[in-house]
Amino acid sequence: MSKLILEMTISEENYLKVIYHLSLVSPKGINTNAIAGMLNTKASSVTDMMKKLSDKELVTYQKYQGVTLTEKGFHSAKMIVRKHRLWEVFLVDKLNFSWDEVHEIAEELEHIKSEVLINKLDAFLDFPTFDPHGDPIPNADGEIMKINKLLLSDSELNKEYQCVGVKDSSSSFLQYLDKQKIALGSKITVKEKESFDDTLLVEIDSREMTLSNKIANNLYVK
Amino acid sequence: MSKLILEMTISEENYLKVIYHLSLVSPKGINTNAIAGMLNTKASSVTDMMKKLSDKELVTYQKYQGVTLTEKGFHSAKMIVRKHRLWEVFLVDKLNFSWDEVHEIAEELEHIKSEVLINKLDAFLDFPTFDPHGDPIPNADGEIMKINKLLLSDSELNKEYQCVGVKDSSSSFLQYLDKQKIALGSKITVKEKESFDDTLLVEIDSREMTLSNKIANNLYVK
DNA sequence: TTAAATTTTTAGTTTTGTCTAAAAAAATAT
DNA sequence: ATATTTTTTTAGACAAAACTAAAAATTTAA
Repeated sequence: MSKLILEMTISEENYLKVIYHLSLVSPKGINTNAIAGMLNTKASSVTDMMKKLSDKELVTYQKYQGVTLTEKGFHSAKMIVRKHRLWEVFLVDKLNFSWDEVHEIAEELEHIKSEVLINKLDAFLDFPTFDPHGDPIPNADGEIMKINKLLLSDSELNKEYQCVGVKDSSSSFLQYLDKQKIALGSKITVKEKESFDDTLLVEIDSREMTLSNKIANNLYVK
Repeated sequence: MSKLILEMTISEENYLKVIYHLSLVSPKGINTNAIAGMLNTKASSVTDMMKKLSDKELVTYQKYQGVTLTEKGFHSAKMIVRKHRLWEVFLVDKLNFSWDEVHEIAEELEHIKSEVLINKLDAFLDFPTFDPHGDPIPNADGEIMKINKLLLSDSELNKEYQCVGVKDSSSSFLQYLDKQKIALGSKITVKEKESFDDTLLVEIDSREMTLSNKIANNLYVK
């Protein structure tokens, strides 16, 4: 893997990151409309940018065939994600932000260029492997720790799980979890599942409560 | 003072900061060439930008007459300087960067927009009043602590001073000081001044050494 | 106090990243 | 299998921030 640091604009980095996230969900070519949707831009703008990223060998792009990351693009994208998630840890652990306030600020901080900076930040934070939302933080080599998480909605009845992440990390969902005192690390057991609407009766840290299907579909447990 | 947060581009912020620094040295109107020199750009580009900043009421600008900061522009500039210097403290005190490595990274970090972020960072750092180079950090209201510092070259013979800052903060100068074990807080007494070339014989923290006029002209003491 | 030199501004381009509208290709439906 | 719909790309424009070259204003010098 080339250690070359590429000069990328903020815009290029944002495209790369979105392609990375989309490619984790659908491993085939990513279409321009999907990218445009994530970036609040237009498909025509995406086409322009794909030509540029293709020239830089960060993606492979053929008209009408969608786009995939090259090895180089994949690595670069992981480094951006690494920065984003490390800054989120900093904001929550050191500056006492709550987990629903950090995303936007990290969106800016992730574009600060120094590699030394991010490695020193990593050390300062004691090399965390997960961010405040339970998402894994790539290490300096781009390696990502995997855990066998599943959605609460797919969990077995009467088996104790631990809450390890969120799928939806919108502040409204995160604030809902705060209000219900559900946090990463909470112990969760599904006692009953209502077959009509998939509402769950659960025990969370010894408190009984009901959770809607929408909640269960956005909470990861292991 | 309006609390309005202005949307400024990075470029606009950089111009504003340069005008601020220049206006501290020469209190009359700042000319376009001086600004261009500091930003490695051309006078014609400066003219264009002055029109933009003038429209936003951050500077008062009249063709051929130079430019001055408005109250609003002055406050905005101080907030950028505040961010720059707080990030420098963070980099040195928390991430163990040395004082000659932080300027460029802080040049990027100073453009991160969140006001909450900078105030939380300020608290995390225990509300420092000076940055690693001895420059004062404006507080959240823009107030700046003043100290009666003078250049070592203007100090009196046989009087003990304390090193409190640098005028030149280039990494070559800072590295020279590191090599000579001269740091902020060092005690300095000028024992003799060579009239031919203004070289100084000094005692620094109980060690005798000679310092050239160029060094003495860039070291602040009090 | 004119003339020469310097500084500053204007006019016209360029690059980056975006947009709209229209054309082309691919996917879907009858 | 062809027609319709959807997706994607092209073409042409625009705004921001820069540049170069030329014009205008100011300053300096004779």
